[in-house]
Amino acid sequence: MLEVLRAADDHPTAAEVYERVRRASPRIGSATVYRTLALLVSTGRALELNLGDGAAARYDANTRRHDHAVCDGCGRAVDIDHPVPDGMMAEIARRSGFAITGYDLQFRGLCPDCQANGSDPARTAGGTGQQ
Amino acid sequence: MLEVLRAADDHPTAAEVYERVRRASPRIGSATVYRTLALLVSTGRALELNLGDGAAARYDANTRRHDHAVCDGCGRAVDIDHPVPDGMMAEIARRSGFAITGYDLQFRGLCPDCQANGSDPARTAGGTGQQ
DNA sequence: GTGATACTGAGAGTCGTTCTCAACCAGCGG
DNA sequence: CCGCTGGTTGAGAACGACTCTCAGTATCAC
Ligand SMILES: [Mn+2]
Ligand SMILES: [Mn+2]
Ligand SMILES: [Zn+2]
Ligand SMILES: [Zn+2]
Repeated sequence: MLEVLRAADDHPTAAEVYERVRRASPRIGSATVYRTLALLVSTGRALELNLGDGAAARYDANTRRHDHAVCDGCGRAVDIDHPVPDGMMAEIARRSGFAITGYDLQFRGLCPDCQANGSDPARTAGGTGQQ
Repeated sequence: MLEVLRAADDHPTAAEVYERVRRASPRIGSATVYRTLALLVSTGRALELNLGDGAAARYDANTRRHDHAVCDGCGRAVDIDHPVPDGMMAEIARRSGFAITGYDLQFRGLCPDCQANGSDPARTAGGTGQQ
């Protein structure tokens, strides 16, 4: 299960993880996948990502803190490594009175592929519009 | 409906909007609330917020671009007005190859109330843990 | 009034996720 | 070996947040 996640370069949803794990262990049930993903997340071996569209959570074996750019065309999410400066966090904390422990940041736009393929391509082509 | 949203200083979910609208128009159905919220969002008169927990979408009559700090204790979301510098956006665009059109940013932490009330207070006290 | 048109609320359906529970499996003492 | 016990599992039910469908109703044009 962790292997599947580590082998994934995309950011699979639970359903996609299920599908992939099933290739190795066809008898597994989705409840187990959800349970195991929750365990991996709670023990810090994976991240659960909510990419701000209302869509299903994604899972990420890359537990370094990092952000994502999400394609509005095809749903692809790529890693962005560019931390917000600490000074900004401190400033926010000061102005809001919150004790800030972290942040979630995702950029939206079109990935190179979707820029190339005109207006609404990947969402209508191929699959579900989410990868 | 827009009035209800404009009067709200919190960031209500569709269910909360429904509940409030119902006080003035008890015969309204939730389908109409969802339909109307979608209309307000698509015509730019309200924002739909996905605050990165897996929870229900929030709605916001404040359509200026702004971010939020979300309390891990009680779920409260307060406005943060502190734009990410354009230079950073450009840098991300350059490095990722994405055509970046915007971003979603939310800070997480504890609001002043929840800091005051010890460890796990507001989530167990009072209501549902979401406001 | 009468008919076309748009809007509404109730309820069914969908999707992602969690819960429940009986079957199963490991380890362990006998 | 063998029955017991406690943890895991998978199937399916349940759940929450939406979205869809459809018949009923309000609105307007004549
Ligand atoms: Mn990632
Ligand atoms: Mn706001
Ligand atoms: Zn794309
Ligand atoms: Zn709080």
